[in-house]
Amino acid sequence: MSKLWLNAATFHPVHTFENGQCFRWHREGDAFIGVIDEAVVCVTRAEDGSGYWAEVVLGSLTEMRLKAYFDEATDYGVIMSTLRERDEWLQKAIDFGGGLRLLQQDPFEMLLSFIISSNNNIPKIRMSIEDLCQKYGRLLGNYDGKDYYAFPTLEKLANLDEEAFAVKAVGYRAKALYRTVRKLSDEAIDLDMPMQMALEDGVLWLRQFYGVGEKVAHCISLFGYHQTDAYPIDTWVKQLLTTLYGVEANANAYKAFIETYFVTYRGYAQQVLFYYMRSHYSKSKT
DNA sequence: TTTCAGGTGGTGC
DNA sequence: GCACCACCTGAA
Repeated sequence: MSKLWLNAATFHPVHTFENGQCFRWHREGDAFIGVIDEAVVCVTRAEDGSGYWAEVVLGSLTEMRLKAYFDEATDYGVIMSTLRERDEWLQKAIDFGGGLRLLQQDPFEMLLSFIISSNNNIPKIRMSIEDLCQKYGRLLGNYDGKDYYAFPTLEKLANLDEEAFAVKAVGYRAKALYRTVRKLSDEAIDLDMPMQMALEDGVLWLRQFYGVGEKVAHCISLFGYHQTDAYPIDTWVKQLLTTLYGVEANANAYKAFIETYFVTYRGYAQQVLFYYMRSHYSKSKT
C-alpha cells in the first residue's frame, strides 16, 4: 500500500482540502478521507505534529501518482516566501492559509466537476458529484463503515441518456454534462491534448465543451492540468481585486491586473488569496 | 415563505 | 461587443 509523508511546514489538510479546488475529501474525526483516481486515501497527523501521512486504504495508487497529486515536486517554501514579499495581502493570506497545496487532479474529473460548479455553491457541487459517483462510479470498497466510489469513467457515462445525468441538485447542468460526455465519446477526443498547449490555447480548447466558459476553463487548467499560470475569475476573485487591490470593476481590468501584477506563481497567489477572501469576507461568517 | 448564491449561453441592442 | 436575463435548488 502506498504511503506518503507530507511535511507540516508545507502541507495543511484543511487549507488544502477546503479551499474549493477539490470536492471529494471530507473530515472523519481527526482524519481526512478522499478519493484519488481509483483509490481511497486517508490523511492523518503524525503524533509529534511534524507532518501527515497520506495512506492508500482502498484500491490502488502508485507512490508516484500520490506524490504528483500532492504536488510534492514543487518547492512551497520558495513560492510562499516569494509571494509573501510581494505585498501585505499575500502576506496575510499566507499567514492564514499556509500549507495550501495545489492538487494535481484528473482532467476528466475536473472537466465534469467544474461544469457542475458553474452558478453553484460548494455543498451542492459535492452533493451532485457524490451522487454521480455513487450511481455510475466503480465501488472501491468499504472503509470505516462507509462505501467509496471512484469517479465514473467516460465509457460508463457515454452509455447514458440525458435524463440519467439528472443527479442530486444538478438541475439544468445535466444537459451540459450529457453534451460534454457525448462529444468526448462521439469524436474520440483526447483529453491529454491541453497538456501540450500554452495556457491560452488550452483555455480556448476546453471551451469547445458546452457548459465550459472562461472561468471554468481556467479552473480545469489549474486543477486538472496543473497550468500554474491559470487564473479563474469568480465572484470572490472579483471582490478581492476590487476591495484589496483597488482594481476597477470590469472584466478587462481584472484580467489586465492579474496578468501584469501576479507574474510569478500566479495560480498559487490566486488560490491563497481566494481562500483568505472566502474565509474572511463570507456573509455567512459575520 | 422568501431570499440568496453562483457562471454560462443565448438574445437583443 | 456589451448588457441583460434565464437556468436550478439547498441553505439560511
